[in-house]
Amino acid sequence: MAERKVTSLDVAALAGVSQSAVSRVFTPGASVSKKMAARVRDAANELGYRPNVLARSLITGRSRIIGLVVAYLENPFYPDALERFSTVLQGEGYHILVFMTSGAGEGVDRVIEELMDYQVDGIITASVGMSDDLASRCSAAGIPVVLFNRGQADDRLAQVTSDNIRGGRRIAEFLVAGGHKRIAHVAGWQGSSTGRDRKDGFLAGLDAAGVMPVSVVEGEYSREVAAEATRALWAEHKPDAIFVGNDHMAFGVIDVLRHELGLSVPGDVSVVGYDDVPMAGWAAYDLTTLRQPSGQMVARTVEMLLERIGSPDVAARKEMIEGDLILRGSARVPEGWT
Amino acid sequence: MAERKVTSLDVAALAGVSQSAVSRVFTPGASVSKKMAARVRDAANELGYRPNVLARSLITGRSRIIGLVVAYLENPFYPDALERFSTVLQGEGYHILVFMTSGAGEGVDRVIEELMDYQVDGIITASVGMSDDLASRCSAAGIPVVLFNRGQADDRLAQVTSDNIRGGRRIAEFLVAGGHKRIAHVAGWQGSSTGRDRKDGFLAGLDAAGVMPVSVVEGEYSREVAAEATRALWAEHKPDAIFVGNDHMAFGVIDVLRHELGLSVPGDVSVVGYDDVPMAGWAAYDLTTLRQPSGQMVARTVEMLLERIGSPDVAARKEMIEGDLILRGSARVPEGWT
DNA sequence: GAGTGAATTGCACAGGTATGCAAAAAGGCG
DNA sequence: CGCCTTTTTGCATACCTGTGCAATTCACTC
Repeated sequence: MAERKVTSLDVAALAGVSQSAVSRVFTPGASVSKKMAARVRDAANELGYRPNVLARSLITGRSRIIGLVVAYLENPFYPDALERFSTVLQGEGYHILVFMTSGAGEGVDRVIEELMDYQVDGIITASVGMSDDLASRCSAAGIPVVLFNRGQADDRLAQVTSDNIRGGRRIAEFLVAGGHKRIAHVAGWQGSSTGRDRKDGFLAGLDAAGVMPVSVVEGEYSREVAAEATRALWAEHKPDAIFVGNDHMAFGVIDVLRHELGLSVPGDVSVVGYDDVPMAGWAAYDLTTLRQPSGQMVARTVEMLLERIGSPDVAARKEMIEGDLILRGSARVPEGWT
Repeated sequence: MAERKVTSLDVAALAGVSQSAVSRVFTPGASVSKKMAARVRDAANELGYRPNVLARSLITGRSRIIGLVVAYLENPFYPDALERFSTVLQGEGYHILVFMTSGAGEGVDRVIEELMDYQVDGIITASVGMSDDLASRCSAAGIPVVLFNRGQADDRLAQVTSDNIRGGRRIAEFLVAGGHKRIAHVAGWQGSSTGRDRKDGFLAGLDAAGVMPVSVVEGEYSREVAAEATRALWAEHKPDAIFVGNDHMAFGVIDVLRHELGLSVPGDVSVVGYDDVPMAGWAAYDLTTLRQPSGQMVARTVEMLLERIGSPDVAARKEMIEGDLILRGSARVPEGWT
């Protein structure tokens, strides 16, 4: 029942040529005559032969596999990015081996070791960091790593983020210009660079305008935690504007404000998010938010990764992509705001 | 700069034993003495050795890679399933190679051929079918395939779905019992079994109650198409209830009804979806919907796949998982409905 | 047709691991 | 200690392909 796998030797035998000839026909840029190519292709088609990528990578040293580590797909920003990564990389002849890691720290390192067992050509981590020890092991093994939407000081790690500090600052300016007096922040996870940078930028922006926030609480990038924080926030401070650390939490915040507390957004409270996930444009939320241009971020990440796969001595770069504030209906727009 | 990869031979040399000994230490169930194991492990740790999965799979014939083909991640049902798949399979020592295929037909086959080049141990297709020709090639190559959330007549293909016909029928009964008189259906893509089955079950249920639908239109599982269909539907038929082929479209339908047409859901129109994605429970939509128990479906899919990887002669089964109607606030609930 | 250079082909080996088989070591028993 | 059984170890090979090298063929020119 279980048929034997058809190998290049079988094709060679049928076509009456050597195995190397078959290999060359399937290796772009190798030296083969038209006649030979035709004969081999005919034989290959007849037998249904396709080169074994694993055996090939054993000898070339490249697997054409990219490892992608991602913590959670609940926030729609990441499925969106995953879909883009997969499409772009497929176009370049690479494929994605996905590793989920619940939680940060410990688990991430174990998962990346498993990844290296597969001889991946490169690693992309979405919203996760890694230990210094592991970073140096990757670098020693010649496996380039790019952090997507996450910053880390280590020089061996490349990274692509948006300018989160500037984004946070811009949102502060926007809310202040809108005449809000009681401004609060439901921050992203403070264990992440994005969460810290957005908060720092936001507070710096408020400070520059001489405004003190009424409250800053942690939302941990979790919808539930953010929702709970919102209840407490309202009970205690009655803010008239909330900057939420990402869209995913912002939806939870809006739901609590509208449907539990019976408030109007933006009538009673303005809400601003961060990311501009597709859902932010849906009428139910119509969320004003700072866009992270995920298409550009993905494209740049892949470029950097492939460049370093091609020439391993290229230094790891850290890049920021600029994003705009997208004005929608969840926050009062200052008059004359451009 | 680029250090040489450390192999089992290096470890063997350092430990003063043969390469086969090293191999046996890293092969569960092989015959090794405690002393030998200890010496080898010490040497391996010192050099940072880990077995090369690709070389291993070349000889064992198993790659411990599962190919996952998925059409689009926009519908949150699929990221959710992907996350579950990855977690469950990681627990079993497998990993997922992801392939996106935009659109159906042509592209799917090409993608699955690429997948087979990686010598995957099994294939899961989420919301995608495949050609008969390719199905027989997979079966000939001994690669088990399980269709997730998609049915196809082919006997060589296993599949896991929910009981979509029964689900559709149940929704019909629910809407009729609710006293709705002008019932419409925005159907899922009719090229898919789920789209057809839900529609057929729904129409059969209406028919059994002696009710004619005022309109049945195609939504193609696209938010935009469904939204457009809703505008036309309202203009022409003014339905008082709409069954939408999945939750993802239902959100678009509700947005149009509420925010473009100024209608009340469920006051003017009841809306029922299908899937029960996490978002369906969010207050903004609070969607009544038929749950597809994705945890169970994923678990069953993996079980079937692993079983067939273990013993290739097991016949492909077709399974249905039952799901409940989840009552929420987007549709009028009949009095005394259980 | 001989001679030249270029293009094509085959040979042999390498890449890192698992495993059957035979040899060696260890253990048990009288 | 000698014999036999069981366990452990090493040797050699196979898995499937890509590629350097040498041999062969081809295409031209004089």
